[in-house]
Amino acid sequence: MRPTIARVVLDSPLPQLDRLFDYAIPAALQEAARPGVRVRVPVRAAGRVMDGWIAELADESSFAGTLAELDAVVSPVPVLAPDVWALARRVADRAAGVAADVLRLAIPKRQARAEQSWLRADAAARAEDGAVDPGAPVPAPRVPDYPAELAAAVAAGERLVVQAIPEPDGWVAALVGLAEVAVGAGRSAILAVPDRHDVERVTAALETAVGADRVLRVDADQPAAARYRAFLTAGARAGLAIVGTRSAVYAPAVDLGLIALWDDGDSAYQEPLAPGVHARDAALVRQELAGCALVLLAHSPSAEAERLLELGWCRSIGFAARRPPSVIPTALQRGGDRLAEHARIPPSAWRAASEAVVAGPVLLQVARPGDDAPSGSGRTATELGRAFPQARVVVSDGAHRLAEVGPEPALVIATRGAEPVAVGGYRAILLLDGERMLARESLRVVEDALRTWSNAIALAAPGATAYLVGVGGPVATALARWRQSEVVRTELAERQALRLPPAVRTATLTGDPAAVEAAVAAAGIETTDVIGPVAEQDGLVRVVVRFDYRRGAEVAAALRTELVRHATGRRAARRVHPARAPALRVRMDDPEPFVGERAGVGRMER
DNA sequence: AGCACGCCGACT
DNA sequence: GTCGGCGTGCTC
Repeated sequence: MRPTIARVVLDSPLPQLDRLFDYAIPAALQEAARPGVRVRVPVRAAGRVMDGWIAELADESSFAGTLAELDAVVSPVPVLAPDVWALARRVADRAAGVAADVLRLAIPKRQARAEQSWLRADAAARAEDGAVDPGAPVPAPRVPDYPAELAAAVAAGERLVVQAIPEPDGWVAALVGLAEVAVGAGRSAILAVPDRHDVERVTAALETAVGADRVLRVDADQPAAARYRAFLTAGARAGLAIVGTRSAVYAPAVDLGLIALWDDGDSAYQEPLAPGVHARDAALVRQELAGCALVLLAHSPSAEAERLLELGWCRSIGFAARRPPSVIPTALQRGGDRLAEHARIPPSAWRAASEAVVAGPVLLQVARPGDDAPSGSGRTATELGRAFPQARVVVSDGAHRLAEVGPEPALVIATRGAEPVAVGGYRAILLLDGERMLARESLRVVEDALRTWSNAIALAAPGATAYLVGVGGPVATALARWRQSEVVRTELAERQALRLPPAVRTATLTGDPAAVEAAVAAAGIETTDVIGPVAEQDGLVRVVVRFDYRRGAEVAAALRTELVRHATGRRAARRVHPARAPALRVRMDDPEPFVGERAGVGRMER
């Protein structure tokens, strides 16, 4: 006897609909109504049919009324795996958000034609000899350039903070080695990277290492049909290396053995769509649910990674037997340069660049793109083109990004994060505008600067020197010794003293003054932990509240109750403001909670 | 969201 | 008397 009831999660952003609804399964849909399939169901009070997914099947319902029947099964393919449903529920609860919003990141838009062709190919593969060829086992006793304990820890499902190898594509090699441990054991690995350029690098390296049939790209920068096919394949085969950007952490991996994030401090991991969950946080939740290994791989740890280390939640493993890169902070140099320390490019760095550029590419990292700023990439290019008439000048910035440059002599001017990889490495690296980078108004300036400088320095050729201009103090010392975590640890200690994230969690509440005040009270926040209110447009206010991690579940649940209350009852509060802003908006763990929406940060889209 | 139920002012 | 205003509640 098959279960007769389908418990359905509705595809709706409304918080009041964010729970399971029971539907009777009509006889005609008995076969098709499997867990995970997309369905259409009547929602009487809304006067229409809505789409949703069968989260689970059941034999009985606790609903008192008469159950409505499923209207249709949209497709026979189960697109919502039970573990992904559990993940979406937990992630949404933690963020006081709606599970269906998380599922929009986890499940790409259905492509009917792609689905048909995928089903035919899948059936053909099964018919061939009953199973998909698992291929030759990949031996992976260790991750190259790391102590043997790293591979053992990944195989054992540990949580790790790993320092990347400081050489061009060293992090790619590390990520590939980590993936091989999982894939070699017949399990799947999710590898998340900040952007599509990284996806391409990692995919190419993995295809060489484990074979193209074991590598899957799941990022949104491919045609919708290809993306949907990759999504279906990820959910159907074990032993795959799944590569993508932030939403890859929700991929439906079969027998997940590892989730690895490269450079988790990169702001690209912050999801702009509601409920605005950082991929690192989703990965941490998934690691707990799946019991798989978790690796945060970076040259310079994020404050969050450092916190996890301090808690003992993660263990730290570094690369083995490598000399740290040669870094010279010019502000700490003795000699003639002291007089010239306010020059944009100090004489020693200038000399090194002009000598190195004869042999190969030299990297100049600048603060911002364009010709308008005094230190923009365009203006720098013009200046240097004049100064080095014999060298080719190449510019790479956010708008015109270059992935790679050759080994031939060139001056490569790049904004931070847009540095091309040089074949064979850069012969010299000049990190300019250091002061400007540290002058940014952000909670994360120090860790960001360390991270982007470290990433640039790692592009150096063996034996080449990087010059850090205009920065002294602990940051310069840490880079010169390649001990970034010392500074990040100090940063974290300061944030603990000041009760700032990530030492505490935050919730940003925006809306009607009365609604915000009620939400603060409902969440049981101490007055000393309420920052604001700050007046926003249209008579709205914003407050940031902070709370300890241990109170997270409780605070999120209370805020969610408030959101539901405002979404249903008391519409009068909404009509007071003609701008149609909801009475209350909640954003948990905004990465820049004190910058404000007017600066364009922290706004979430549906 | 969007529909139905419910309790007060102008109407045949 | 009762028609319909929209404020309030609910969605299996």
